[in-house]
Amino acid sequence: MILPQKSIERLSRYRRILLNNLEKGKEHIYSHELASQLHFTPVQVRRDIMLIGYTGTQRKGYVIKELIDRIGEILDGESHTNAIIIGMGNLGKAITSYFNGKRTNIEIAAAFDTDEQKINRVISNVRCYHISKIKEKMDELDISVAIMTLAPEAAQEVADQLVLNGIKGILNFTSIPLNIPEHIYVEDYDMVTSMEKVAYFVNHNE
Amino acid sequence: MILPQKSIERLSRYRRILLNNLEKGKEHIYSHELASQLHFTPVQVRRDIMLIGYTGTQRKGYVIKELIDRIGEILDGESHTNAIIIGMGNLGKAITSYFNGKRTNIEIAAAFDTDEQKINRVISNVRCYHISKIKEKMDELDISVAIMTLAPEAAQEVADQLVLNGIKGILNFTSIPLNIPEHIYVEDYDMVTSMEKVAYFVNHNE
DNA sequence: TAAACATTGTTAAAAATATAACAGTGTTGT
DNA sequence: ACAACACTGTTATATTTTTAACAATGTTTA
Repeated sequence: MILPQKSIERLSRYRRILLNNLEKGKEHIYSHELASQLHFTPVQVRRDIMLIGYTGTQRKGYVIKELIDRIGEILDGESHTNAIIIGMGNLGKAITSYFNGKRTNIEIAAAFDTDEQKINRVISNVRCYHISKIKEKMDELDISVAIMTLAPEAAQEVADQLVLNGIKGILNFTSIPLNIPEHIYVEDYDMVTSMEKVAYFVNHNE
Repeated sequence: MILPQKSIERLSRYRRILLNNLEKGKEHIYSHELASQLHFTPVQVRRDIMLIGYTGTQRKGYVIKELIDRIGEILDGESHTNAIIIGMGNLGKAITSYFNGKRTNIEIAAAFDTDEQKINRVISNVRCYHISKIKEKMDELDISVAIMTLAPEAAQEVADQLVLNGIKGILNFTSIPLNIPEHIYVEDYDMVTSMEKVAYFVNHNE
């Protein structure tokens, strides 16, 4: 099934909200409830849910439990994804601890750094190795995704290694864009850009 | 001037790359160079630059210095934006240190936390106050944007306070969506969603 | 100097995404 | 039982965003 990128993103958001509501003991949810909690529109919600072939019950909305499962089938598929995080500074730590406890089928299986202080320590439940161990660990742990949270100076060099060892996807928090072959999926996130965007729209609305 | 949201984001990225190239002593840059460094297309670059009314020199590309200035006029306008960061955990620290040294017209002017250990300390060049001081500091420092990097449990409560004190924009890294009046610009970023997206496309391409 | 070239700038077309409109349908209330 | 209702599901339309096509033009080269 081919789903729009944007729908994929929203599905992930839906799931989080749904889990949240489930915890609170809620069993059903209307499209407009989901929408308002996420600042989407109800139509958009219904459309996305249509696209994944789930159908709710009339007048009662969607069965939260079922919808979570259906989203899981789409987003997670069969596969459990093993990731590594490269650079265990503040951002690296933030992300790993962020993932702990979140019920996803993605696991951060190892971390890498160059700081001797961190090597072989377990930080946020993830063991940290020296960056020279990347190849070894990637093979051992069947890693497909890397999260780059290291200093920009070293980023390209590490990226090259990852590519060499068969990485399939990269989530890049480094401020510089990486030079990576086409067939590898790269998602860049740049905090400064987010910030500048907020500032722009704040200063341009009246 | 009304610019597409997407163009705004890209302009921010261009500027970063341009600064980068300027540092290296480069004076001119072609649309295709900019594009390849960012994984955009040359046409897109040219179109964005057209939209902001800058025009390059034929056969030599764009004058980096001039283009940076023009982007600055668009993105920054007159205004210097003062921001606060709420929650000085790993993510809060990562973001503040990320901003230091980046030449933007956005300044993180204060941080807030509840941890007594952090109160009144200067972390990444930003002084940290107890969260009860928000109102006081917002007035004093003329704050328009808040970055939320605190635990989700407390997020809504703090958000309400920010709204009450006239915040204009929020960059929300909390995993829960905030209930905020329409007229305030909110940008949500969710790391788990980014991660799930990468995993999805990694597991679905062949 | 003139032809070939490489690049920008711009308009037009295509693709992706979001919104609207409304039909279908179980549920509730009378 | 039947009418009014409040939802979902889906098709159609509109908007936004990207991509393509190509005209315009200064630069280089022969």
